[in-house]
Amino acid sequence: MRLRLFSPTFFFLLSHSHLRLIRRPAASSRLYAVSAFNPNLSDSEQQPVNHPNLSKLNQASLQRFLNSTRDDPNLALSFLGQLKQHGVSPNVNAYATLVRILSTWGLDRKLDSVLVELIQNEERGFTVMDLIEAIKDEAEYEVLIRVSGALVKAYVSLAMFDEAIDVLFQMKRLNRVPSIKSCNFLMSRLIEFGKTGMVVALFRQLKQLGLCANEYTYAIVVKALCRKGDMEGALRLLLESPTVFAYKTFIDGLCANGQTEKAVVLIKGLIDEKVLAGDDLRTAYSMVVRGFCDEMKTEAAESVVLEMERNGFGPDVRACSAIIVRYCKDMNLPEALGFLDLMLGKGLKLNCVIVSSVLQCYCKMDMCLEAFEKFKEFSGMNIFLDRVCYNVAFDALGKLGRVEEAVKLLQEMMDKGMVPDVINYTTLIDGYCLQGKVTDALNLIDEMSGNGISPDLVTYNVLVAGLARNGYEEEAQEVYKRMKAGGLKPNAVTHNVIIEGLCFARKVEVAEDFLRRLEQKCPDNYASLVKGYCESGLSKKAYKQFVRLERPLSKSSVYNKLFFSLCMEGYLDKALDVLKKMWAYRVEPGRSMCGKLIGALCEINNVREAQLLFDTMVERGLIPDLFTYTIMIHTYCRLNELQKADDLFEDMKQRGIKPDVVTYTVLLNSYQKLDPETGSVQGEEQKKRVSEFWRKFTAAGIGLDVVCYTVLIDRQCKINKIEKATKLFDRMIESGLEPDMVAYTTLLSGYCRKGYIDKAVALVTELSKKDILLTEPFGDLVKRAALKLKRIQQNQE
DNA sequence: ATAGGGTTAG
Repeated sequence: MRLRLFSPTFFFLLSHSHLRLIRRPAASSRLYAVSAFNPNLSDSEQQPVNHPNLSKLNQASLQRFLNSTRDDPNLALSFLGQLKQHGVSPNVNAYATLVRILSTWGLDRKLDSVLVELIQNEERGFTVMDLIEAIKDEAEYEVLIRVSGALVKAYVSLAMFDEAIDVLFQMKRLNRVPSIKSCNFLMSRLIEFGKTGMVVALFRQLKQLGLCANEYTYAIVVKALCRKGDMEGALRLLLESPTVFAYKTFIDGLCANGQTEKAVVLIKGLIDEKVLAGDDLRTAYSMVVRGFCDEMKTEAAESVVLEMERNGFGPDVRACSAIIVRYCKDMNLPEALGFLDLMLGKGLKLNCVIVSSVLQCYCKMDMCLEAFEKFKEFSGMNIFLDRVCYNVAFDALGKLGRVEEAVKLLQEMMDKGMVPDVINYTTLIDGYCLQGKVTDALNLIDEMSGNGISPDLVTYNVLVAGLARNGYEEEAQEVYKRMKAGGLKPNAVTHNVIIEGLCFARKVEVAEDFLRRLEQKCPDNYASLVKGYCESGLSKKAYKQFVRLERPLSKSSVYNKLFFSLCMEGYLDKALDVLKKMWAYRVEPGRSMCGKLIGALCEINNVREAQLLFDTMVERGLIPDLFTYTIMIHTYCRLNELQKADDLFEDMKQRGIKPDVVTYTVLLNSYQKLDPETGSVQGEEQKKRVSEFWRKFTAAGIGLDVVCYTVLIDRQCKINKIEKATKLFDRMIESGLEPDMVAYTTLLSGYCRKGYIDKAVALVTELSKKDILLTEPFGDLVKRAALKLKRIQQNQE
């Protein structure tokens, strides 16, 4: 294709010779431009007084020139471009000519972009209908239909649906029938925008417009009905025009509406009737796979893949992607990778959707380093990685505190010809904010705007959160104002991140003030304040705010935050109150919360309150877990209420909760304690219990750990069986366990107490040889033991 | 013109 540019000389001639077009500085040119070329506008005061016929003359010559480009549409186009560069705006007839030329030449995409630009230019000085009228008079039927179709498309691409529909009805007014193609296009986009009702309404009016629905139209309307959830209506329409296309749309609709099982039945029937086969069948199958994945029925999805295999289909990318994406969303990385591996073995080709999902799964599981490593691995594998994959890598690097590398990666991405989008920039801005580099974040905002991408609501939320969190309160307020001024309406998230961010930066009063002044407050904002208080160590204040609300918190995660903050700061009564309020509000607190509080109560030996909560849990159907049982048992043991400990132990076994090494250690330790009064072994009954525990313990096949060995060694030392103690210690080392400080101390003090000086010395020597492994406290221990030894030896002398 | 993935609100 040839693109001829007009030299500045051309325009110079145009403006200063007989045509007398006026060149103006671009800044002040707009109004002038219209009036100079549009004879319909009577704004004579803007025209030079001594050239009354200028506009007419100009228009005519322009027209003449455009007409002469009839055989060269590119020439016509670049003429238009040059005109605009010189601040000249052509009138309706000029546009009509241009549009006619492009349309007769079939340059649809060029036509589209000219029309889009025209629609967006609010100072064009004529209406779009004027254009149609101007074309109607001269162009043949075909061209008008084509132009109207292009107009519909242009409006649709600008999401101006009412105007697009208006074009269709204007055609009816002109007794022309618009193309069904453009109508289908309009309908498809309407669906994308969720305007399914408009699709159905338009479909009913097709006949009025003189249009005849084709098979695509039916499929599209079936889709619209499915989206609306009107499966019966969709089915009725489908049966009016049962094409393979429409069937596939309907099948997809069933899958999207949680009726995948029905889709499976339908497919079976269609196979029998030989309607579905080959690639169509493959498509239908993968839709079903996706449906099952959405319904969280991964096994069913996998079995469909197997059925596809039986029918001779190799591993389908879409189907396999859907399954892997499902596993990744569930953060089930092993299954995701396992399935991926299996399918790769069967010939599946990796694609960027699978890659990005797997990478994101790593990120979500807090394995950002692995995510980035994997990204690099995939980069070297000759698979196309798109900007979504890159984005996950940006995110991972940002969370690792390595934004600079992410920015370099952005350059690499652009070098490969990809254009970054809002999300890419937003991710990087977030990365900068996470590192507190707000200046860089702000610079990036400028850079993206310079590249023609305007920050969206999420971008602003990220930025404003970063500013607030890092203590830049004024800048945060400034950006907040700027986004409002720019026509972006802040949402609840915006307010929440500001409130939480300011609290995080310990600017609690500023946050309170911000919330107070907020015009549109929502319950969410108060939940954020509660969270913010917790964040800055003000759990009592958070609690007060929560009580003052007198209603459930809108964000359930805040309960956790509030509750655990209260526990951490020791306000157990308030924590308990939060639990009770949760029950009152019918928000299930869950096992971990109750367990946490029981643990905290036990720690301060308030076993009575702990038991009450324990009972409440059970009453409400929450079975305490192994941890909670063990903590309770331990506490009862410590308080010497062995019977209660024993009861709990039986109770947990009855519930099918298997005691572990910790539980047994706790029990053994307390049952084998010596009588504090006499210093001798306690009664026969207890001895029996000890051996009983020991028998069950070993029978359960639970491996002993260092703590458990230590307890046993301690016991042997106390009842004077030093050989047995030594043997236990050796056995512990043989079984591959590394004795810790407590284990050494226990044995050592046993030796010392009972006067086995030689053994003690040997042990200390052994210990000192291990000096590499000795940490500070360990060293102290050796020193203390040596001192103790010395004292004992001195005493003996 | 029939189907997937990514950013904030830890």
